[in-house]
Amino acid sequence: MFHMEPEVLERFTWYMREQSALTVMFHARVAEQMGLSATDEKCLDLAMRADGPLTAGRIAELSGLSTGAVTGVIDRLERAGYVRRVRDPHDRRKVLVEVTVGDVDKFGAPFEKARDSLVEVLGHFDDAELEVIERYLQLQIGTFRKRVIDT
Amino acid sequence: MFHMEPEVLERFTWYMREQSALTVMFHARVAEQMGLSATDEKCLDLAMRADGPLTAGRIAELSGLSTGAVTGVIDRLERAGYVRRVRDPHDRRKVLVEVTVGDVDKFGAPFEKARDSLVEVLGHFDDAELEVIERYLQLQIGTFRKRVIDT
DNA sequence: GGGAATTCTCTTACTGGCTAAGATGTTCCA
DNA sequence: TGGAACATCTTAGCCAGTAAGAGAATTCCC
Repeated sequence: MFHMEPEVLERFTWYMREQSALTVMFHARVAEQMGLSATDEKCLDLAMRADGPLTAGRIAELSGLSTGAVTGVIDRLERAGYVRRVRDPHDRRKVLVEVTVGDVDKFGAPFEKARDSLVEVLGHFDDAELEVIERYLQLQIGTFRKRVIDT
Repeated sequence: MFHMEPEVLERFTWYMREQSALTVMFHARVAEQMGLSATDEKCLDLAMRADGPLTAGRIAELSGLSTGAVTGVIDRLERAGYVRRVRDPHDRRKVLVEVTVGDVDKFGAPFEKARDSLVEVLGHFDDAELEVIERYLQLQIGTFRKRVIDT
């Protein structure tokens, strides 16, 4: 790895910080738009990004909430029509949380605006540059998850 | 602007989504590490990223909390030693919230790990590539703020 | 200049979500 | 089969949030 100028690192740190703050604001907007609390939206996002349906307990682990709190979260999400409780046929103690909305991106202005914003940004780069950016994003996500989150 | 392949957009959308979720987890880690609630950490972050000291009312606007809630937030942050209340000498109704910790990046493992992660990622790119990535980040932050947040 | 209206923060009463602990129902295994 | 382990739900109590209004300072306007 070659030498990294301190000013470069400082600038990129600022970008990360700014992105981070914008992300928090974005989540607040989405939650408000969907008529959910930040906690409920966060749990719904977890359930939607997962491969299969999550169990209530797994949502508690991932969200950091108690199992009791998750019961309330699922109650509210179910009442709002975003998810459905399904008992796991292989282990009837478990409750699987099935997301009943096809595609989240359909939900509300914030997602549409975010997609439009992404299209506009990507439009400023040619294929070779997009390749660099994509490699950066993949590396950034993988490295951050490994070194910061999964610890 | 040239044609954007749907698969490309889909992949980048996934990256955004993943970054977004990691960011939320990161904030939760930072808050836990600092002994603060998510709300308190969010407000402290607002105060730290601002140019000068913010007023209590401005924090309420930016955070979306009521002014009453912000009073409690500042109470807790002040008790924990992160900020200090200072009456604005030019308008003594106002309460300026001064951050008393020099540099946030000094706080706890999550920030250090995030910086290490960033250094590792950037190390995989040469100067020309970094220039592309930096231009992407600047555009992404500016466009997202303009089209998604400031509305 | 001075009284009224406005602005800013804090206080209060109340609501609602969170945790901890235990209850209920299910599965695993000796 | 019976008991231990497990997954979720329920309950009681607590704490942070909102809304409304009080108190203090400032600005407006005659």
